[in-house]
Amino acid sequence: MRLSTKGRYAVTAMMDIALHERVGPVTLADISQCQGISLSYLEQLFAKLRKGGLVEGVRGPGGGYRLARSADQISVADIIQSVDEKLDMTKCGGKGNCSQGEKCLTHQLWFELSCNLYRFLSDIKLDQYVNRPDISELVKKQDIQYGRFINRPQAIA
Amino acid sequence: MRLSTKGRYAVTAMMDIALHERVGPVTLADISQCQGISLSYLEQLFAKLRKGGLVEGVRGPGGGYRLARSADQISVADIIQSVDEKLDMTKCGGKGNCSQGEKCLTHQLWFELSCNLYRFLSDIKLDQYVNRPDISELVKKQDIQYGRFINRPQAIA
DNA sequence: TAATTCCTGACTAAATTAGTCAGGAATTCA
DNA sequence: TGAATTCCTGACTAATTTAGTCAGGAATTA
Repeated sequence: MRLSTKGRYAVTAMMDIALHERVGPVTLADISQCQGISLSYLEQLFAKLRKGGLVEGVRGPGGGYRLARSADQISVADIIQSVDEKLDMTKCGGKGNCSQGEKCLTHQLWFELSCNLYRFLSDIKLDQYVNRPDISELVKKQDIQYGRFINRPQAIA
Repeated sequence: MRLSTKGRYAVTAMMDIALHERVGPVTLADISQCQGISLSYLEQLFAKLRKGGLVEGVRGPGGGYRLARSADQISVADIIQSVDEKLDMTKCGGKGNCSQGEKCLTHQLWFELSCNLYRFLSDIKLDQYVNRPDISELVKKQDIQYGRFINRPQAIA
């Protein structure tokens, strides 16, 4: 499993969408501005997230991206896996042929580490953060600061 | 926290040393050959592991590297931290000034993730693998295959 | 029709990872 | 003493990944 800033970008963007789920689709332009990620880079990441079945794109004015399934069904592991490709940390991809057809010395270690890490990251679902009052507070502040959703009635209700 | 192949190299090398602790110091040349890591790259990594206080170098013939403290006191987290520098996954380095002086939306998530991940990786100590029969079996095989330690009496005993 | 937004692919730049090279310093052992 | 061994250092290059740019097309709304 690779755990890098790329995955962080993806999770950050997904969080932003999850936190505005009831407002409607969120544009990449908004995410780009508020979270400080380049628009074109986001487009690359979202191509993968879409292929991974985590988000749906909605074209045209008022469009954007929304979650393809509910926030309690999307884990951090899902997101990182979608953009980073591999989840496995073994050299051999879990096949056990890392050292001349046999398992290498550290095969066991990486295999177990991968399993545990995966289990751990899949337990963290997006909705865990969406439902926290301290986070909701923060979103509201930021939305006002950036003047987001001022033309969407749902945002006020 | 960055979790990449660099850290895997380092942990693999450290495992090799831990598994031969009672034989004596292990040379980087041996590790390079058996684990398939370039010698010069290993030298770079071990410069950091030494600075991190995880290994001690022994110069001259019969020298090599040995653990600076016992295997049950060295965790995977220690090793990865030594070569990868950072352990923290927040953008701001834990300071909470990620978004114009305030915490960004995902600060909490990364902070908690970092804490949990660190706790998890520090629970895995080298000796957990050293004391496993299936691993010991593997080492023996590999050592014979590569003709390691044939000139060291301790290796036979 | 015009504006908005996703969507795609090709390209470039920066950073990190991986590996190379040349040589010096400490130690062992003959 | 001297030769072999091994750590140790720093500068350099190559490959890969990450990040960002650019140009344009497709679907949708109004």
